[in-house]
Amino acid sequence: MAQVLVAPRLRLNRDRVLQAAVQLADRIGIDALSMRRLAEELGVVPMALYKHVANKDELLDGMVDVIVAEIDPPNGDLGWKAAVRLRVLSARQMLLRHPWARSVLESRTRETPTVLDYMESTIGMFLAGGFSADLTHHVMHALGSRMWGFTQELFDASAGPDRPPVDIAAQVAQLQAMAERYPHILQISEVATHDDSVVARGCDDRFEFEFALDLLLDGFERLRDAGWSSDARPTA
Amino acid sequence: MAQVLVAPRLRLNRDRVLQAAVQLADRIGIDALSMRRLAEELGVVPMALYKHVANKDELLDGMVDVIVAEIDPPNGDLGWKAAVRLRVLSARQMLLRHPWARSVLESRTRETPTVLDYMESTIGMFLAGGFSADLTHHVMHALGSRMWGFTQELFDASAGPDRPPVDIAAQVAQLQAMAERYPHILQISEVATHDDSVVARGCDDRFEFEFALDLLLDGFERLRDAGWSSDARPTA
DNA sequence: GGTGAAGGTGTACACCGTACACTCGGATGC
DNA sequence: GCATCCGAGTGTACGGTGTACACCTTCACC
Repeated sequence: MAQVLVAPRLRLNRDRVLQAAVQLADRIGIDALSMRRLAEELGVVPMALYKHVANKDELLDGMVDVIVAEIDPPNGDLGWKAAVRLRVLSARQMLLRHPWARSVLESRTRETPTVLDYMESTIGMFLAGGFSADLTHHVMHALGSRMWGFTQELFDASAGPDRPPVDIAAQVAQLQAMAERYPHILQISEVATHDDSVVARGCDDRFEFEFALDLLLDGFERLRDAGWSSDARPTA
Repeated sequence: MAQVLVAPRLRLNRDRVLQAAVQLADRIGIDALSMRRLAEELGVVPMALYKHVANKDELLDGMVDVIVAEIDPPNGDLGWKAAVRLRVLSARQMLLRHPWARSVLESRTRETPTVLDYMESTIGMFLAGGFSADLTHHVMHALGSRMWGFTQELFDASAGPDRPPVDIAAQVAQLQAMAERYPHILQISEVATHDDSVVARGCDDRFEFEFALDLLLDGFERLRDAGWSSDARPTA
């Protein structure tokens, strides 16, 4: 009956820590995520976290595991091409849910089981599709970070946490100035916004992503069907 | 005649700061590069740097400018394909000289003139090659970070600053353990090392890079020759 | 009911980026 | 020749970071 009125203070464990870290990063961004801030969120003193993760690096690795596990499992009913495509797009959806994930994924170098599982099953999709192990190897390299649902680009629209409100007048003046020095950049960015009156609307990210993905998938298929072999590789 | 014997203590300027920062990063790595450490290197107090760069972010932007300027200018005598290829491979050489550059390039979001110049001239190569502005736009996206001489991959061989010395016995045992859980990963990594007795020699980075690059360039060419247009794009 | 281990605490350290007020040397104007 | 001014370099300080280490508290089990 003398039930305490404060929160029952359930014990910490590794999973609670990781889940809280992911949610907190979703909310306040990865830069603001510090051990102290996370501890505060969990109503605990900073050093308490170190009973559950060895250090911040391991915390980040754990967070990667959490989000990689969110990627849909392969769909066995589809052909390799559709299956890979769907899976990669699922990874992309996960990345859109966790905007911080890209930079963390990029910075990681430790190969955790969850991550290896993801690679393992992706490789399996190519092998099942009739790709040689050799070609599959190169294909995985070619996919690169696209396998994780993103590609690195400078000036990505989602890079800045908050774009300043567009000042149309200033933007037009800036475009004018750019026209001389960067005519080509201007030319291709005009195309990107031809159907929209607002200047610099940005690209259709999903379209761009799928454009490159399909280009690669088609290329892979052509190589496979041509019986590609790396025997012709120049031994540098 | 009363020439001072200590170093003449030549004045700092923005360029000296940036050059020193690049060299220091080459030597001690980007993580160890702090304003304090850089100041020490220049024989100056930390705050002195702030007379020449606004903050650390601007320092990093300046460092990017320095290394991007190292990329070879386009060769006008070649066709678009060979010219783009050569240029991208030159960017890659620059990146190999500055191992820290990849992560810095990835983290930057500010578009400095030097960086814009590089993009401008790259875009120009496609336009000169008969690509429509529309297609060029998507092509630049598809190139992604490959334009900068790298692609993001997990477990890149160059990721760790110092791989621990290989313990062959432990490695074999680990492979044994992996064989059950990750047969596919094992399968494609065996291919990568078939001509080498040492386990886990790693991939031929240059080959992998060019494999994907050429796959894309060939794909671009096919699209151009087919008169590709994005009019068929599904309006989401 | 005692005990041992695991979980949570408190304090402390070294390092980081940088705000702010200062000193001092050298160019400029009279 | 002297005053002035300005900007490069200095010194101190603050609030933040990750985390080592010693401590205490709680709880399961014999």
